[in-house]
Order: sequence, then structure tokens, then C-alpha cells
Amino acid sequence: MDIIQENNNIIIENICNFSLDQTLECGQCFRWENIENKYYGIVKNKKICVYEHNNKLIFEDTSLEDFNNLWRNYFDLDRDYSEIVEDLSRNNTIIKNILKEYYGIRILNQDPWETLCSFIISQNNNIPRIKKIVSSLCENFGEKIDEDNYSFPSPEIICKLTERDLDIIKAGFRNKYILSAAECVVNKTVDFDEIRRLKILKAEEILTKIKGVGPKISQCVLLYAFHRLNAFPIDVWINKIMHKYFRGETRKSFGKYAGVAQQYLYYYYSIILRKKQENTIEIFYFD
DNA sequence: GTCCAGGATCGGA
DNA sequence: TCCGATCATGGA
Repeated sequence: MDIIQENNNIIIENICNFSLDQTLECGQCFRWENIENKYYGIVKNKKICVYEHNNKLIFEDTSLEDFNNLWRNYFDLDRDYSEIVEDLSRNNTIIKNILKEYYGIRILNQDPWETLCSFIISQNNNIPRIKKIVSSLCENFGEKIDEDNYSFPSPEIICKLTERDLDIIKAGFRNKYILSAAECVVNKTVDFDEIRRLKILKAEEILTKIKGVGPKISQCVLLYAFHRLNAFPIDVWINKIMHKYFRGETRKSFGKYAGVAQQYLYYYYSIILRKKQENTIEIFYFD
């Protein structure tokens, strides 16, 4: 990976196994917006525009300091994913075939509170609406960063709200779960520093103390915010995939990077569904 | 009108 | 312990 500073931009060359599109569209995050092939997002109150051009990754209007302190960790750029991709290919032929075409997903290092809150909102919901609700949560209760951008509201701020206050974001029955999560985080029933140290089973046990957080959401938080690459969230789609193509198998079939495998399965399946609807499907590795 | 969405909880068997 | 109904909301 080569880092070049040019005209207020940070330009990254020679990154192996990275696709911005795959990374941001694979269902692990909800606050990125794609406008004319450029991605706009907010992380830790920092606004960013990032895009790929001529095989280079460009962070627009970004200092080297911000890149080093925030973005290279957020996008997990210092990790060698070729080892992960090789490991996954060895374990499973379906995954191996998928990886021939798609090999650029990176597991982001997202903020634990934002991830927890977002995936509580995700339950029994669809992605466009999850994005809408998360965006509304920020607009109504986050700090204003500029003209039309807001930070993700802290648990301390959410904690002071009532269910009625939250009605405005249209999260429905999830309001009480969001409040429960904020309360647990503020009073340290759920201590993120502790979770970072604990083994995955114990960490899940603590996260599920939150009302409205079960196995799926806690696995999402562990994978997308704490980078436990063996965490394995099973949603309705992964459940269908496992039932159809991996009957009788568990996360263990995919090895120590099961979470990454899960991410490819989810992403690949979503693409297949879309292509089937558009009638543009070519190869389907599951069949 | 019916079904479904990156689920979890609750009550009854 | 297991299983089905239910939870708001909006798009298909």
C-alpha cells in the first residue's frame, strides 16, 4: 500500500483485496451515500468523500493526519486480506468460487455504539428503511456538523429521551430497545472496553443483556465494531443460504474467518437476487 | 389486502 | 424447552 498526498487529497495505490463498492454495499454499514460513484459518509464527526479511480483509492480533501488517525483503521487497510481470502478458499468450494469474482470486502472498524444502535434498528426491517431511520435519528438528535450533516447521537443524549421523543424517527417498537441500549452503555452494564477484552461467547452474553438484542445483533456488533472475524451473524438470508446449500453445517465449517465468509455470502446472494430480478444473471455459484 | 424486511420477546403448550 | 403470534412501518 502506497500513500500519496496530493492537492489536499490522500491517494492510496497498490491495495490488494479492496473494493470500496463491495465494502460499503455489503450490508455492514448504513450511513454511506453513493452519489455519482463517490461515497459520502460521516465517521466520528468527520465528513468524508472517498472514491476509486484508475485503481486508486482517493480520500478527497483529507489530511494525512486524519487518514492515519481514522480512515486507515476504519477501512481496515493495514490488514493483509490475501491470507483471509486464501484461508476461506481452502475451506469451502462455494466460497472459493465467489471469491474468484468478488474479493474486495473489508470488515470495517465501526464505532461500537453506532453499530449497536443501527443493528437494533435493523431488526425485522429492510435496508432502505434502516438507512432512513438511522439518518433521521442523526438529524433529530445528533450534533450539527454543517449545512446538512449530523453526527450520530451519543448514548448519553439518547439516554435522556423518552419513547415518545423517539416517535419522530419512525422506528416503531424498536424505540424501547434503543433506550435500553443507551441506558446499558451509559451505566456500564455494557462496557465496550470490557467487551473488547472478553472472549466472544462472554461478550455476546453481555450484549444480550440489552432488551431487544439477541444473538444476531450481538454477532453483528462483534464483527463490525470489534472486528471479531469469527463472529457469525445469522439473519433471514444467511439462514436461507445455510439451509439450502450448507445443510447441517455451522460457522465452524468456514474456519476462523467465518464472519468474513458470511459477509461474502450475504453480499453475493443480494447481488444474485438483484440480477435475477433484472434478468441479467450469468453464473450462479450456488447451483 | 397481503407479504416481507440483516430479530427478539412473550405466552402458552 | 419449543413454537407461534406479535411487535411499527412502509414498499412491493
